Amino acid sequence: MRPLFHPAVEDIRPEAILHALSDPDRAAIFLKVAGAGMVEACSAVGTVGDRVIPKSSLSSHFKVLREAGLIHSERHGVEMRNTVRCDEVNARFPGLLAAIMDAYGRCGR
Amino acid sequence: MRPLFHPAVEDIRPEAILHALSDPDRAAIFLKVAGAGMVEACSAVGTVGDRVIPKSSLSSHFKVLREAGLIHSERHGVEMRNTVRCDEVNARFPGLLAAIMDAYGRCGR
DNA sequence: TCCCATAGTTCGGAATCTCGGAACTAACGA
DNA sequence: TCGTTAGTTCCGAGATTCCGAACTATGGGA
Repeated sequence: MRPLFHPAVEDIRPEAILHALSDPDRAAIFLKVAGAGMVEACSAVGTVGDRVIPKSSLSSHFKVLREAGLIHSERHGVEMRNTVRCDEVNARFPGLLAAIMDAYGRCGR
Repeated sequence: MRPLFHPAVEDIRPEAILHALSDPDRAAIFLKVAGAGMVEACSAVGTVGDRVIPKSSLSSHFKVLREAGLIHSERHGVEMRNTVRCDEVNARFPGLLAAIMDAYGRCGR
């Protein structure tokens, strides 16, 4: 289990953020983590809508979000604590996250 | 050559926009069309940075942008006139396009 | 009218990405 | 030490992407 990679703020790329959030499941996961302030990955997220997300898929979704610079993951005992990096992302790309989440918010959900 | 498909404003989906613009080449193309107000596809775009984009790739990039609802394409004689649909997209997802293009702008480009 | 040139689309195959089940690893508790 | 829980890695099947080659549509001569 190799150590988790987190990009530095200045290495966060717009295309990585857009790609990460262009998947509605990942956007929903990101929203859950943001809403909870801090969430344990698999156990707490587990489903999106009424669909169960297999944990291998969940794991890779978290990886994409992490490597895009959107969340920070830290192992705490047996579980993973995930926190959003909104402040850092907002500092680098002001208004981007808000606009994206607002767009998803307007569109059904 | 089947007729070009353009989604109605209310059918434009955030994930499609994010996916379309998560490719830096496509974002650059969109920016060129937006900057020119109206641009002929292949002949006018042709390259991104110093790389030449093959016309089959260009064609599919335009298709992705079009089907995401970001541009409108209309055949005019032998060439294609492309216009951005910023007003419509802005009406549906206020601030989204501006935030995305601003993010790319801050990041080298 | 026929042919050519130009602008774009479609086709097809190789390379890359994605999904998810199965097996594996890490950390804790009894 | 063994079992349980949480998450990662591996890998095969299917979906996407890329780009050259072939094709189609339109307009302009001769």
